[in-house]
Amino acid sequence: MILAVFLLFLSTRMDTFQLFTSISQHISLDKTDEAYLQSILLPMKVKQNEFIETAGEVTRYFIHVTDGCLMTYYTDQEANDHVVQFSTAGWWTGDLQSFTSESPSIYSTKALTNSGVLLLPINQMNTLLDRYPKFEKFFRIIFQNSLITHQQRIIQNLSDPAEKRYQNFIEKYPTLEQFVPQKHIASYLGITPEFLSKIRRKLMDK
Amino acid sequence: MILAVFLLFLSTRMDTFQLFTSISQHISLDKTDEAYLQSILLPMKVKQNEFIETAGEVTRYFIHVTDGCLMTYYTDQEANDHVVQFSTAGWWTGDLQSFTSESPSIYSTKALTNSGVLLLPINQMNTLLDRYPKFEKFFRIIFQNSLITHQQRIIQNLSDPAEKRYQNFIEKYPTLEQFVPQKHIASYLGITPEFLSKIRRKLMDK
DNA sequence: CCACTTTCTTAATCTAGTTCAAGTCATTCA
DNA sequence: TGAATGACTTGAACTAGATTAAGAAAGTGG
Repeated sequence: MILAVFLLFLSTRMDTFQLFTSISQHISLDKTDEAYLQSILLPMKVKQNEFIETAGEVTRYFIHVTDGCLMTYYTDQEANDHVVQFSTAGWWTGDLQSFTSESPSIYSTKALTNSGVLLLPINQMNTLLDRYPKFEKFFRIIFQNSLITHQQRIIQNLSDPAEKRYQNFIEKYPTLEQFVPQKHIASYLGITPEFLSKIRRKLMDK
Repeated sequence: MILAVFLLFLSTRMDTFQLFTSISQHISLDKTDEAYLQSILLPMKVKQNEFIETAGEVTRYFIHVTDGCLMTYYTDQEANDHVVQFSTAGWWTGDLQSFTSESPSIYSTKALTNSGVLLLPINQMNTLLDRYPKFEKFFRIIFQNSLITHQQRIIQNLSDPAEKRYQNFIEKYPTLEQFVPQKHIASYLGITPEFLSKIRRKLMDK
């Protein structure tokens, strides 16, 4: 029994270890901060193709990926999926719109591989920010960096042709191509799977 | 002389009044906070077509628009401009990438009309955040909201055809069309001015 | 007030990327 | 084992939007 408790403790510690390390790069964390964070984060294993959030429902969590890969996407009226983001270990994801306005989310988030996540329930996130203001800084930095990335993606979508966008993608996320279905990458790039297939062929031939 | 000093004071107070009001919607500001902010913000008038920041140089300011309209844009290798953002009264703009990494900016920001701005020098912004941590919360919220907008724009660029994107634009920014040249709107939408012209014609005929 | 430059439009031609349809592999699962 | 399902490819026909070029309209400045 004691052993079981110890193992449980060890296992949740391991889940959060990476996260604490990454947070420490931006703000200083003492044991109290860590303990509190530990107490509100829900570690979870998700199997391939399982959903964490579903379009139509109000977002419940801000999600931190510890292991594996998630995909957040939007499904339009014609039932076409559009990938908003791939999230691998160390990334945060979640629908800030739904989060802020408590309105139903237009995005779904599911696991592309068996994955591990830490879920931060949104009300807990709010109290975290109130009680431990240093996390304001942390999330300010997270959002600021994310904003930079989003701006770059907009610019690239406007100025680069699909082939260049694809080359850019594999350069920026070299590991993703190995386990993410091409149709999702096509969606992220804003093209059809057929056209991505042609681009790949063309680049192979070179 | 006394009158002149008084008028100057009044004028800078007026510049910052709107800003203080908008900040107060997110965090509580006391007189000390306001005085400090007042002391680091540089009020400026910019004439139409004047630049505030220029691509190739490290960003010096985080910019708050009090009046008029700015445009932040990227110029690609083929010398095509791509509009990142239009900023009207109440908006913030600036290149966070250059800002964070102190690398040359790839964006330029210029005035589309005679405008008024408050410039927050980047080193002052850093000390502001250190000395008055409540501003971490303020900018966390600003960036969070901006992120939502950017995500929506990405999704729309991926899923909507140009005509719908244009309709969406005039719905979201109804006043802009009256004084922003169409070529810039076309650029923002990711199409050529010629094609925007056709879309407008088509919608007129309806 | 007239020259000059910029903005907007129109039309013809062209192309990057889509759609549709069919076929090839793998994988799954009864 | 073999039928079914999903992922990827290939090719032909098609279209949203780009390019080029030219003219009309409207600012802008001297």
